[in-house]
Amino acid sequence: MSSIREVAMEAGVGVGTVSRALSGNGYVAEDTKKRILEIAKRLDYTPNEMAKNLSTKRTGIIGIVVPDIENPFWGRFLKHVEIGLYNYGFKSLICNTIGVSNREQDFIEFLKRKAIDGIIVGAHSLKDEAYLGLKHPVISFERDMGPMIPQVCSNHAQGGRFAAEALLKAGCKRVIQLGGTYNGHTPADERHIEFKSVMEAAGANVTTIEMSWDMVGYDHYRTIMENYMELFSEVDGIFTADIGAYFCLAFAKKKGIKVPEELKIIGFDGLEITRMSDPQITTIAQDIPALSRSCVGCMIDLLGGKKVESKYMVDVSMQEGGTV
Amino acid sequence: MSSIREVAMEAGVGVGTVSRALSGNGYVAEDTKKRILEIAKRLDYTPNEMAKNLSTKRTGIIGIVVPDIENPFWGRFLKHVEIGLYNYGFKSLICNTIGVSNREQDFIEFLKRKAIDGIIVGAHSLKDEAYLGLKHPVISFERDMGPMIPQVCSNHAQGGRFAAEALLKAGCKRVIQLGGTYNGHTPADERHIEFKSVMEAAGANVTTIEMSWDMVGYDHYRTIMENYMELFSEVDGIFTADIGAYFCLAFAKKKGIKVPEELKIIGFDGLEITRMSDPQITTIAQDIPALSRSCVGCMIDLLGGKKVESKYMVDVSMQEGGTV
DNA sequence: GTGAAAGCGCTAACAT
DNA sequence: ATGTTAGCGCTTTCAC
Repeated sequence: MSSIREVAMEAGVGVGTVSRALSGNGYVAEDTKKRILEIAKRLDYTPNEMAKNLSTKRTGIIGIVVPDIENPFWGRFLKHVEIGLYNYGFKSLICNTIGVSNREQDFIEFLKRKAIDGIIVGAHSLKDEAYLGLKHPVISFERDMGPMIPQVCSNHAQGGRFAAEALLKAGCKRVIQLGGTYNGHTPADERHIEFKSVMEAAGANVTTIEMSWDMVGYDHYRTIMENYMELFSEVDGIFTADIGAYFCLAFAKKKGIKVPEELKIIGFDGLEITRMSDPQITTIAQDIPALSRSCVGCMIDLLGGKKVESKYMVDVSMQEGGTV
Repeated sequence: MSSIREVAMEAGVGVGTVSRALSGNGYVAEDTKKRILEIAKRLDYTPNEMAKNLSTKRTGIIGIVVPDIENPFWGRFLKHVEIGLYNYGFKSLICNTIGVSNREQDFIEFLKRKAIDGIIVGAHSLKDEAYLGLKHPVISFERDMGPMIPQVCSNHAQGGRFAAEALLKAGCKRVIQLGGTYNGHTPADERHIEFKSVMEAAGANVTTIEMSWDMVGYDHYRTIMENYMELFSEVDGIFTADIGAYFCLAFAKKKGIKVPEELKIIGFDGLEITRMSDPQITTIAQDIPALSRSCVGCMIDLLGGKKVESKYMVDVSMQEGGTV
C-alpha cells in the first residue's frame, strides 16, 4: 500500500504536487503531471479514502432509512435512489428500521459523527424531533417533518381522487379503504382524506381502517385483509395498497365473490404484483423513479449549498387493470 | 462541533485520557472518567468517525454487491445480511450491479481505498480475477471463486435431488428445467446437474434451458416463460426459480392446462410469491436467514483474523404446495 | 508551477 | 492513572 508520500519521493516532487496532479485541482505542469500519473500507476498507488474524508469533511456516502427493504415498494425505491446517487458519485448506506427506533437513531448518530454526508428518511419509527435539531442534510420521503426538512412525496390527494372517481364511475356505494395511521401526519393521509371526501360528496359510504405504517410485510397484510373480509358482504368497493389488494382479490376468489362484478378493488402503489394476478389489479401507480430522482436531486442540491424547495410532489397515474 | 480537544481542556486533562474514557480502552480513574463523560455530554461532544477511521484503519462498513435489490430474493438476502451485520456493529453499503460491471468494479475500488472493511459479493458481473488479487476481506455468495475466497451457498445438489424426486414420484417423464448459465461455474449449477442426473437415472427426459444469472427481473422471466411455454405440449414437469414457476402457473391457467394434473411445476427459492398463487407453488426453499448468518459470521471472522472455512453450505428444504 | 508545512480529529505508544 | 506526542494519509494554503 504505497502512500502519496512514496509517489512523491519516487517522482522527486512534493506531496502537494502529487495531490494536485491526481485530483486535478490546482496548477501542475503537463509533463510532471504525466510523470506522476505514470509512477502512481507503476506503484499501484491507491488513495486512502479515510484520509481524504478527514481532510475534505465528506465521505461520499448517503444514508437511506426505510422500514423494510424486503417490501417490494421500498426495494424499488431503494434501487432507484441508489442508481441516482451513484450517478452523482455517491454510495448508499442502508438502514432497515424494521420498526425498531434504535436503528433509526443509530443512523442519525452516524450522520452526526460525520460518517455519512446526509440522510434520506422513508421510515417513521422515530419522532420528527430526532431530525429537527440536526444541521446536516436530511430529506424526508413520504413524511412531513415541517418546513425545515425538505419533503418528497406522491400527490396523494390526486391518487385518492382518482381512486374515488374510478369506484364511483363503477357504481360503488359502500366502500372500505385501508391505510397507514393518521398519527404523525404523513402525506399519504391526504389520499384517504380526499378519497373519503370525494366518495361521500357523491353519497357513498366510506369506512376507513387504519394500520401501522411500518408494518408492511406480506403476512401482516394477509392477516389484516382476511380479518376484514368478513365485513365485505355489505361492501362493493375496496381501496388499499397493492399488496392488500392482491390478497383481497385472492380471498374474494376463494370465497366465490366475483371481481369486479360484485366487488371492485383498486390498489395503490403500482407494484409488479398488480400485474401478476388474474385479472390484473387496477391501481394508482406511484412514479417511483421520479420520486427517487427528486430525493436524489434535492440531496445533491442540499450538499451543494443550493436553495431547495420545502416540498416536492410527484404525480400519480391510473394503471388500468381488471378489478374495477 | 466540539472536538475531543475541547473536552480535554474543559476537563483539565489530556486528550488521551478523554479518548480512553470514551472508548473504554485503557486505564482511567473512575471519578475523572465520570467527570469527562459529563463534560462531553454538556458540550454535546460527538466523536468524528472519519478521524477515528483514519487512526484505526477501520470504517465499520461492509459492502454488499447484488444484481438487483428489487428482486425479492436479493431484497430478502440483503435484509438479513443487514440485520446480521448491524448486530455486530457494522453498517451495510449496497451496490446494485444491475448487470453493469463498472458498478461492481467501482465497489472493489472503494474497498481498496479503505472506504469499507470488506465485501460480500452475490453478483456475477465481473470475472473472478477482479477479486483474486485483493488482500481485503471478500466473501462470495452463491458463487465459486476458488479456494482463496470463502464461499457461502445453498446445498444445490440437495435441492436438485429433492425436485427430481418430487417430480418422479408424481410420475413425470419429460421435463424442462430453467436455470442460470453454466459459464462461470456457480454453485447453482450443481442443482441442475443433480436434477438432470437423478431424472435421467430414472429414465426421464430432461431439457435444460439456460438464462443469464444477472437478468432476474420479473419481465424477463415472464418473457422467457411465455416463449418456452410453446414446448410444453409434450412436457409434464417444470423445475425453475420461483418467479418463473409463478408465471408458468399463470400461463398454464390461461391456456387451460391443468396444474398439477397435466403439468407439474416445482419452484426453487421459497419466496413469498409462491404462497400468493392458487394453488400455492411447491418449491425448494433456500434458508435465506441461515445463508445470511453464514455470510455475516464468516465476514466477522475474517475481519477478526480468524481462520475460516473455504465453503459454507446451507441445507434447503421442501416447501409443500399444490403444483406437484 | 511547486515545495513545505499546517492542519483534519482521533488513537495508541511511551514516558512520567 | 494520566499527559504528551507521534502518527494515520490526504488536502490546502502560503510562500517562493
